[in-house]
Amino acid sequence: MKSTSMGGDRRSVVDDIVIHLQREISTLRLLPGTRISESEVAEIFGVSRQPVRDAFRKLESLDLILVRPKKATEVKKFSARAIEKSRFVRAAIEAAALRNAAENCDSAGGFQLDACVALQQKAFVERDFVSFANLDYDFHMAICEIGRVPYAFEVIKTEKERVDRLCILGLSKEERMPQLIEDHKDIAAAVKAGDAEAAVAAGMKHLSRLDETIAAIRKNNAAYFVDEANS
Amino acid sequence: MKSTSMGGDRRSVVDDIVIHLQREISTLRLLPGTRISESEVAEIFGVSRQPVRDAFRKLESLDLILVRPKKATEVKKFSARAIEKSRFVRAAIEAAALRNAAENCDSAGGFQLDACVALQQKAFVERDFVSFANLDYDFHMAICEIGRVPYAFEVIKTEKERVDRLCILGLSKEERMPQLIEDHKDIAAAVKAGDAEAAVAAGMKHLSRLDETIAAIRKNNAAYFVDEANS
DNA sequence: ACATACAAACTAGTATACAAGTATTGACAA
DNA sequence: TTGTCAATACTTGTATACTAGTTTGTATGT
Repeated sequence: MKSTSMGGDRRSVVDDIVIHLQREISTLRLLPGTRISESEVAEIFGVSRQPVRDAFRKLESLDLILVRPKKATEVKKFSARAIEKSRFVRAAIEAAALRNAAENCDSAGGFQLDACVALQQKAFVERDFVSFANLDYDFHMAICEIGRVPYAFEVIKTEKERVDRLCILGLSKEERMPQLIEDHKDIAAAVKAGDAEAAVAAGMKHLSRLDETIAAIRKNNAAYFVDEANS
Repeated sequence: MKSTSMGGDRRSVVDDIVIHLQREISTLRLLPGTRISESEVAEIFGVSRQPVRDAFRKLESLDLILVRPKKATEVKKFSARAIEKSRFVRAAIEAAALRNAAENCDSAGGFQLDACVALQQKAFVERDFVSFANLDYDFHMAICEIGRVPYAFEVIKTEKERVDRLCILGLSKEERMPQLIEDHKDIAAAVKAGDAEAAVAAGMKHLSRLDETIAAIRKNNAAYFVDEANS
């Protein structure tokens, strides 16, 4: 059978399931709180429950699902504490990366940053929002590469993906994009100038844009958040 | 059967296995590169392979083992890149936590820090090295609590545990302890004084003590490190 | 109508059996 | 002695069957 997505022979069945569910959850096609069962997924993929089980364990470690033994498994809801933590971690890592970037930026690095900003501007005027989102990742990756701390991007990517899932619930994303581009320009300028403190300040300002967006989302989507009483 | 460690009814079999292996690996009783098989562990615990499999997935997500499909599973070796990343992450988080701590430290916080240092001094003179190690965690946890960023300690704990496993291979740990205590005193003083920059500087100096230790360990224990050529 | 209890239908956890790939070892030939 | 190849003994991956706990719905008694 193998109804869906049997791509290369390289990827195992478990990987297929993980990637598929990861995408469904990250894009909010599977909403927080949605219950999913091993048998259900197993049947969809035409496999037994064991590979699904392994996939669930992986998704659990990625903080995308919550397994309640003998009861049910559900898509993880958002939590204010997790969001706070994620924001703190990302701010700390981003600040350190920016410092390194400002201290190590050469002409090639400057060109790389300018290219990212230009491409993002282009994507915006062409209303290519998918590319716009991807280029956002590229910009922050470029910062990490310039700072000679490529591993920093791994952390940033993880945390950014979390908040991106959350931000799908937000409105008027399009209106905020010019501001984001301006932020990137400021960051790039400071990094190219070798001004670490200015780069960090610009980076922190950039991150703070999300705060009110997230606060609004939380108010309007309480059903997708865990009760902060117990957890 | 259930030969070993069937403690409370609360913990599941999987948790038992995870905790057990985690301890064995963290303390280096299971050396990096040691091969362990699902069947082997299953027999030891008197259970089938499935719970062991689940436990392996968990340990894999904790970066403690490496599962090579159809080949073998082994205790994860150290890698220079992973160590670099861990150091970077911890430095970034610790710096941010220290800044927050310096800005939020009240008299209660100051007392807490002093108590940590005093207890650690006591543990040292009493040659109670287990307590000494635990109190090291307590000190950094206190910093995070004072800074109102308790989640920061979760990251620090994770990264510290990684490097602690590595540092078991090091020599003359006892001789370094007075220096660590002095470092903690400096950090505590800066935090209590509300001097964020001084606190960060002291914290970074504290972290840098590990660098030469780790370099020496790497030279003397190449067998426990992955070949940096491929990975 | 309502409450309680019991039974049926979920859920994930575990055990066993088999499949598929890899490494090792030994025999055999050059 | 050395190289090649095949059989064998591993490894993890997958499928099926069964266990145990939870929820839910329904029937029954008040």
